[in-house]
Amino acid sequence: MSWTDERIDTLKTMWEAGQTASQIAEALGGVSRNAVIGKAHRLGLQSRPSPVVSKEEARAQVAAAQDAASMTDTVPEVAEAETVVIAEPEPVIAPAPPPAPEPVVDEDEVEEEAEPVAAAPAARERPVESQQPILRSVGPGGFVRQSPGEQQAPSTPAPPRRLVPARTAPEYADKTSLLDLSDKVCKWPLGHPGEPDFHFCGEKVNPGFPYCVTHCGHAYQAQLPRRDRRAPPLPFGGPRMR
DNA sequence: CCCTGATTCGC
DNA sequence: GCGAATCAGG
Repeated sequence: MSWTDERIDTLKTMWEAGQTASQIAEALGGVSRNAVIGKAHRLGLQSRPSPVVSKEEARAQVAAAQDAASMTDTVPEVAEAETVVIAEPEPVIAPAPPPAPEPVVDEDEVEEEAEPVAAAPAARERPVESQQPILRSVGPGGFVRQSPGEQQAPSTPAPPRRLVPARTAPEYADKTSLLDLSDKVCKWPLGHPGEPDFHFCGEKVNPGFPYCVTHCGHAYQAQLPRRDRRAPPLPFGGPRMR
């Protein structure tokens, strides 16, 4: 198999979509993941976070992270490992976790729990569990405020969604709004934040879960072994034909 | 062991 | 340019 324009385009698209080299190789057929990686590099596709980080790079990254923590107005570039001059390993002054302000709403898992709705392929890879309870307050648009100690340089642009007043308009008064959430009602979001009719399911919860029985069925699904998983449909409808 | 991406180097 | 072999971390 050779690298035709179509195959290169598929490689680019899938690589940029975050598919692993193995997945790309399987999708293309006739090539190994090594071939995919090699080609990706030759194409100049920027490296995605590799599980392999050399000791030097790790130190550089730690330093960069420290910079990011203290200087929130600059975005540190990941420097070349060869040329980087490692800054003095200044002692990490761990900011004491500041007491979270009194939550406006006794609800701290709305945002995280809402994620499974967006069925992006990256999301399916992530286990539902990995979250630690952090006390946060909820802002007027339903966004979760960061405590000062958690602040970090944003790695991705903020979602381009309009903020909307938490107090919804009267015509949606019967819908379950952010302020109506409690441990007793299903927190499954319907629609998207910022849309005028955004609301929550509001059904009686499946006891012990944040969702009703129906939405628990959506939120919690058995993870199939990787081998048995069908290649996820590409979010962009497959390789672009040009 | 499995997986991952990066790199090297003979072809 | 290509990709198997190898490396190294999770």
